[in-house]
Amino acid sequence: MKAKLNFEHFRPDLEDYLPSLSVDCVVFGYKNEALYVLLPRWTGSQYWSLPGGFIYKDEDLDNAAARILKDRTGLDNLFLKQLHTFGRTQRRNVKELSKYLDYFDINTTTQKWSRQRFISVAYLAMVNPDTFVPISDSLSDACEWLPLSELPQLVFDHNEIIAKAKEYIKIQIKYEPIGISLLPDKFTMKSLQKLYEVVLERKLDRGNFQKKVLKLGVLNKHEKLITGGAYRSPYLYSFNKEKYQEFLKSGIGFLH
Amino acid sequence: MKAKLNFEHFRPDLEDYLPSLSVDCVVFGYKNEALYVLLPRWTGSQYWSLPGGFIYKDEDLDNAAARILKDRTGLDNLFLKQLHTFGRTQRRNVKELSKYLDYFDINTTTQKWSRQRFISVAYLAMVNPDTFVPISDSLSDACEWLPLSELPQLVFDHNEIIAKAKEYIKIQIKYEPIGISLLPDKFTMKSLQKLYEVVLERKLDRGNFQKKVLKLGVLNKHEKLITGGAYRSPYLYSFNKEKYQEFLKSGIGFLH
DNA sequence: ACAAAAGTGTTCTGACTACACCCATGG
DNA sequence: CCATGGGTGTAGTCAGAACACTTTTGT
Repeated sequence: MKAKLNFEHFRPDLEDYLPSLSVDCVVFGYKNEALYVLLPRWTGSQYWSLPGGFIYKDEDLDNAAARILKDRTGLDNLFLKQLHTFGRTQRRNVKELSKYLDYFDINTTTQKWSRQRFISVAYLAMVNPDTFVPISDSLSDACEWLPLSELPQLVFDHNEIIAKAKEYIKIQIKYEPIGISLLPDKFTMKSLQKLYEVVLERKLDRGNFQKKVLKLGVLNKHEKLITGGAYRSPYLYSFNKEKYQEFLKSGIGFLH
Repeated sequence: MKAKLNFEHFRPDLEDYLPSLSVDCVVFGYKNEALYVLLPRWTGSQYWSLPGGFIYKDEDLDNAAARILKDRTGLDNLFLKQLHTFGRTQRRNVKELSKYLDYFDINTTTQKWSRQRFISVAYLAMVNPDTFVPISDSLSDACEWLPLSELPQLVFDHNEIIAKAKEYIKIQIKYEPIGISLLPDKFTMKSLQKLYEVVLERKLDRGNFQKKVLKLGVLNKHEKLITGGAYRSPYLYSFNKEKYQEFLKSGIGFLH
């Protein structure tokens, strides 16, 4: 007797979905001075994948991405940015898919659906991992933050998708203080700098970074943090949402 | 008796295509000191649209874009860049589509196919309009360069797609001398500057522009152009492909 | 000679870099 | 009072902006 996998739990009817089309979400988190990616693991396997899903026939693409992310990880209300659409014919490795599907008691309709060729629209989101607990759905028996720098081999072309996302934020961080989503509400200047160093993959000058960021005028200064360390305690900062929006609209970059 | 429209000419069998998915191409051209967009007009109508088409089930997405562009406009060997995927449920105006389809003698299969909801992957290309003659296919009775600044209302969300493309090159031109595809092989510094002014929608200082571009070291200097004008004749320049590639790889921008 | 446009030079400003210096805190 | 790290100042450098000056060429 094969294992049971409840494909239908979040798929009331495969007929309700657009065929050949899927959505995959890259969610970056920042903790322990490193970037992490939120990844579900296929139930009963060692296959990690991006949280993905399908688009309802009467559903806007952007909404589908938000719904899928919520269904599969519990994450809600994130700012999702469309990244790229991946459409190589061979982007899905059918062998590993077969190996996986054969392991379960899945009806032929679902089998056929799963073996389709899919073109996948990738979305990107960023979140502070401390603000929520990842929830795995019926398709995954785990949903975890894996470190970007030492990812395992993921299914299909998902490593490629993540590489694209990494490249994207490396450029984007120069135009918007990405920390607004990745860091806690209040943070020290050092932690913001460290985030930039991790994303840009290079060291930044401490003094210059501080001055440059403060001159943008998008930060609020708060009380000092008591660290208990044998040194001057740092101030805490938070993003001023209004000023931040103005800055974004201006289109001016920083850190060229 | 309804008019005949040969939908099947470039669609050997609708079954060979992925359903619900389409590709639309934005092709920019530069002439008369302005940007133009290459647009076919639906046969027997006043509906202008982007050159678009469908994806074969066994065809890579990027290849589909290139094939579609060639089939529909005759343009070949262009560098196509994926831009964005448009997926609003209401992005296609069904009313105008019906009005159009009813005009022709189209079988019900094709009718049904055409009325599907489509998610469209948009691609972008740039070309010098003097280097080729647009060819209209069986679906269009014209294929013309229309000026970007005074486009008519196009079908579906095609104006929106073009707006996105315009925005994209406005940013991109700061990182790569886009002129390499839009201008003739040999061009004057003034014409290159004009191109930049048109794309960026602002005036640039003549002296500074010249110095900055030359300092990049991606141009070859040629003989002088004899204009017959009552003034000093300008030099002609061309892009040095090798140096240009190096510059692109460096990731350094210019004109911030 | 003059007009028009190409080509080049000069100055000023402002941003970024590198590094130094002082301040606060706890051991 | 010293080690540690936060916060700020300063000098040098470089790139861009504004604009002036010179050169070429046909009328």
